[in-house]
Amino acid sequence: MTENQPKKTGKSDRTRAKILEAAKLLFAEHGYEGASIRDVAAHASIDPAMVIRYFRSKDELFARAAVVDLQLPALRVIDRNAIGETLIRRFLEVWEGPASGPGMAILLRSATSNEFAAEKLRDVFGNQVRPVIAAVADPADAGRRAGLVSSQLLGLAMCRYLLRLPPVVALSHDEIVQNVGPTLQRYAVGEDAP
Amino acid sequence: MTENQPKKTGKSDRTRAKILEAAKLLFAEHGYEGASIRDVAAHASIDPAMVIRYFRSKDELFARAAVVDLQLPALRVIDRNAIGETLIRRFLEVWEGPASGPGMAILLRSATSNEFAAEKLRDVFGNQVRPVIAAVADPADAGRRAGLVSSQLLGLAMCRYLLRLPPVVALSHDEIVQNVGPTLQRYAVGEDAP
DNA sequence: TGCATTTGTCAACGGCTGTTGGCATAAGCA
DNA sequence: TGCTTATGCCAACAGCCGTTGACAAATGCA
Repeated sequence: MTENQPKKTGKSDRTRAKILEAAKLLFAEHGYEGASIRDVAAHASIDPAMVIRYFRSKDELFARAAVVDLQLPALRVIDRNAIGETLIRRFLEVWEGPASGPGMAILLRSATSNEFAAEKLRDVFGNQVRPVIAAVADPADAGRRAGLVSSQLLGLAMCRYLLRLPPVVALSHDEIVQNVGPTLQRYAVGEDAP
Repeated sequence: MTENQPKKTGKSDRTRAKILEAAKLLFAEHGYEGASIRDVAAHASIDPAMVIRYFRSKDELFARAAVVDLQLPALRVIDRNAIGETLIRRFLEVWEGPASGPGMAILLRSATSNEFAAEKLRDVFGNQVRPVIAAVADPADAGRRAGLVSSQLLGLAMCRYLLRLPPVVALSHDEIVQNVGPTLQRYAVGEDAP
């Protein structure tokens, strides 16, 4: 028997999920270093040792919690003039909608002081954002354009959800769409800079 | 004698400065939690206890290191069409020029997981960014506009200097000015959204 | 020269961290 | 019913953390 992990009966699956849910919550709120295994265990009403038994280490727990699937729409099939609006609406869905988990918050919260989180966030950019832009813009420019789009979106997320800058928190969805949408439109498919 | 701190002879001033310089470097690189007092002491070639003697605690050391003075120009006196360009050029100066210290990097690196740093960053917004915008836009809108400007600038800083997203690192100053300048121009003084 | 103050080193405290191994239950199967 | 396995708690380890106090060397002033 090479497996050290618990078998997958109904019980163990439930506690495993309970631990993961608590971990996502605390990682999203306090970041990697700020959320201790003991905190996670307390929130899951369980012993700290169990956290290690179910996930082999804190790093592995973090890796399981910080899963991001942006599910960006295929921009090629939508109205070319609505690309910016589509992106910003999807952004709001990812950060405020119930379907997407707190994966992005977890990554962004920790990426400034944890190299693994930073690398994973760069992966999200390279594997999920950039390809979508490359499908509607000159592939040679896709990196630059996707980088600009990301800078605006990550900055908005920083100000609104992590830093909680009051005027940015106060923005309505419509205001965000009307102000940031055109920016993303220009970054994604606007006229080239010389 | 109510003072517990060392007197200000030439010697003590030099070590005090040495400690502060090491602290700025490490806080900017690794954030508040990631930079320990022992690390700072080692970088300053000094005993950890001295760090506490010169600055009374790690919190106070951080407060002294995370000092930010953006020195934003008075936008009222410049060409109204060049506001966006002026802002983004000043941004590059603050982050890459030799004059401004690493204060912004220190704050941004720690603001995601340290409430004191977050509060101080919000203060920079309220006391330095917002008033400058309020001088050239409808004061009732200044908060919203300054918030949008900050979202783009903090996001750019995140991607370029902290996360080091390759395509954003590769951008030349001219490319940044030409792409981000118009965004800031519109956020700062562009036509109102309905 | 003698003394008081400053500058610095060393060792240690208490607390928190991730992680481990041992031991008690509880559950499932023969 | 008995036995194996899974699930869980407890105590402890080693390591790092910020911080403290005692003591040594250096410095400056009389």
